[in-house]
Amino acid sequence: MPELPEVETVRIGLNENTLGWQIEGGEVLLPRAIAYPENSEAFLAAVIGAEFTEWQRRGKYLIAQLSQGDRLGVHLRMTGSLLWYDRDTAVGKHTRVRLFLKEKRKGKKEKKVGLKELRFDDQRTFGKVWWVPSHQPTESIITGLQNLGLEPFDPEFTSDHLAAKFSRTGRPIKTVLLDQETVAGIGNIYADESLFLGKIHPQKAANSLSLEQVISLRLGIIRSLSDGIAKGGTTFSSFQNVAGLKGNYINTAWVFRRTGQPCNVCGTLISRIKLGGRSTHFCSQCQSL
DNA sequence: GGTACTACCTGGAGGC
DNA sequence: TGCCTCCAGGTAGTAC
Repeated sequence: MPELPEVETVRIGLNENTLGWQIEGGEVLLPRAIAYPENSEAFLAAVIGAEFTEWQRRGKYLIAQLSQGDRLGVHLRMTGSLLWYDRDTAVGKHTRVRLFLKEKRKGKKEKKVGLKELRFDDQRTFGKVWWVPSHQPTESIITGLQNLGLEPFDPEFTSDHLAAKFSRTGRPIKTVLLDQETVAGIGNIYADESLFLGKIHPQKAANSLSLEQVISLRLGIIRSLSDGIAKGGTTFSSFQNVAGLKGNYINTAWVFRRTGQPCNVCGTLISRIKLGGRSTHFCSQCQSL
């Protein structure tokens, strides 16, 4: 379940590995993984010849800047991975898109010095890949970017900003945190962890939070996401970084998937409820309603 | 406009 | 062992 820390971990790995590599071919094994253009052939025709110059992240979206001014967008959704392989690595059962790369070195003559492959694997096939032509804004193609909220590490992501967002809705705070228009990048794992760190019950109405609670929640969001990044993300079933390594955050999670286990702070058994159709984990003692 | 619900999808777990 | 059902969850679309 890649959320902001997992996507950021992937972004770092992609910037370490793919820059300066040129796409010389590819293969789309699952056409519906390509969100734009509409068919796989057009997608491959568009990206072949391009070179990766930088990978950026916006919320849970990865966006590659390509040498010709185009962009390549990727959303891993639930089970997607971008993996950096040697070209001769056997194709996996869940491989959806392959991009064949050659390394270019600058000099009098560019010469081929390596053959690698950037592979998009996705077990549940919810992930998407976009190609964005240079003359179009990224948001016009990747429409999910249009209404994204602030990044949690943005200087403008203040308690006042959050309080203003929360004041507009009486929905449960957990549901509001999962809404990408509130904060970009939070998913089910870090919503539960942030609420625990902020000592706020997930069912509490967003517009009923005091300013003190908003301040506490903001710090909880930043802390949980920072810890997640520091530990290379969370792994339950499928997340792995570009090198195929799993994250370690779950080993230190406060509440997520710890139903029935004692709270690390007070010893109360961790509870689990359904909220907005999602599993929600919390400590009934530490988190006040 | 705000909110709640559903579909999408696959593999693992559990029950029989 | 094999079959069936349920569950997991990010996002877009739909209904109210």
